[in-house]
Amino acid sequence: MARRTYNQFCGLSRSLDIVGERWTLLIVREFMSGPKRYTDLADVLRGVGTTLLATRIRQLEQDGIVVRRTLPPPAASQVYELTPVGHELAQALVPLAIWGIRHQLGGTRLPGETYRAEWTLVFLAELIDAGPSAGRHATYQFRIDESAAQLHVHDQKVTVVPGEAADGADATLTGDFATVVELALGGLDTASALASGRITADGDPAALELLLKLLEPVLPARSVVTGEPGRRDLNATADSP
Amino acid sequence: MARRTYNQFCGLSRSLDIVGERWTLLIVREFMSGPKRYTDLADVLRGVGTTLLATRIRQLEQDGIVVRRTLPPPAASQVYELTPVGHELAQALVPLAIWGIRHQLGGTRLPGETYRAEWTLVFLAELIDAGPSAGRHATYQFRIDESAAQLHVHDQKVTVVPGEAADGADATLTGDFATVVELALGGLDTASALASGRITADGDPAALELLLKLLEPVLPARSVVTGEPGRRDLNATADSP
DNA sequence: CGGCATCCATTTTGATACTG
DNA sequence: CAGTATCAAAATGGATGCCG
Repeated sequence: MARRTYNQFCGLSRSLDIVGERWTLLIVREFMSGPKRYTDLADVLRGVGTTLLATRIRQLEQDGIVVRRTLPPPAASQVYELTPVGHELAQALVPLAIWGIRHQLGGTRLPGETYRAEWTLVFLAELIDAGPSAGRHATYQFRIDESAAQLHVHDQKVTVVPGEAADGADATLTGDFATVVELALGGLDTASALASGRITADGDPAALELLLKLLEPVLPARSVVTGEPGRRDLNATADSP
Repeated sequence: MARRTYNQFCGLSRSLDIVGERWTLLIVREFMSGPKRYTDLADVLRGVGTTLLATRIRQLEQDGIVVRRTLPPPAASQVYELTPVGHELAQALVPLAIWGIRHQLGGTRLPGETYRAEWTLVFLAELIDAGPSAGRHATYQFRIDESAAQLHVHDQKVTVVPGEAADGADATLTGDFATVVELALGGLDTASALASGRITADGDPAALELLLKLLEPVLPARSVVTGEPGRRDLNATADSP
């Protein structure tokens, strides 16, 4: 059966023809934290229904947004991962996710809502300018409200992996998502979150210093003069200060 | 009836809970070219179905994305327009629209597809840094493949209005959308599009000069050295050159 | 005419069961 | 693990009717 389209010659409507159906963009979000197996997705995306998930993955594959790959032995399982076009799509979702954080999240987790630390980190990671990490590498273990994920900084590349680091981490950051959201909204700055103990950081001081340097442009310190939260880069649009 | 949600504590999924249903984001796009009446929307959004359109507008109103306003006499008709939060949403759509232009539009208008010049211009307008327009004002009449829309530059503000300017324009730009898409993709630069006659520009030279200055950072000239199209700002993400 | 509400055929989605 | 088959529930689209 032919796909339903809006029949408009417009970038937005064509995008929505491709990725505007239910679940599609959340599947793309999952791939932002690395390659995933079919059952990884079915596991995380509660409520999706196995038929629909299979259909969506097939569409994403046909549209050149993900590719299927067989992992080398001994794993030999099949995974899907983003193509370059898929990664550009993922980047295009960042402002929409930030709009949701700023205007729809409200800092409160609704009853029954699931949470995964990588959902927060993948968008944060896309905002980071990895330039200052040239020649360095570090693994940061995040634990946000029962959920764990890792942020890897390896020589100008920032990646996110769900769960606990198998080989240990250079530093560990622990906090609750209310604090994380407040940081993202700009109502709290990283230094005072650490000072007040709302976020705890342990590990290699040099690694932590690098992390703070990378996060500084993304989560700017609150403006002292106006009391207004600094939100400089959170819009991620083309305007510059 | 309760709205269907993804039940995930994540900015993206919350955004999609609010604006991820069919037609919603295209309605938001319509408001990017100014306030609209109910029937304006029904007219442009072919296929939407009057009930669904009413439902979507009500949801957008409840969610603080649009407001209803009664136009002052003698018009006295009701219009809807974006709130500040709604405008932030619109800005967040720009990268998604550009992804669609770059990867899904392909320069060809499919049979049966409708086209409106304002669909192109609203996203272009959001990319423009209006700083250089301080103290100046100009109206540019665009005619792209049978469809007309105006770009207004008034002292640091860029707005788009559908149709023909009632009071005339300072300059008129005419072209076909194949050329416009090529410009957006970076395969063609503004100067050679004008030189080759694929786009014609008439009117006040000073106004045209201002337009070119405003568009230059958005549609950068093709790199002479590599032959690679310059696409600097088209991603509209946080990375800088 | 603008601004919807109602009714109904068609699609899409969700949940469960089942298979190589 | 990686899906397919089946069926009920919900969302969508189209036509039509109402009311100031």
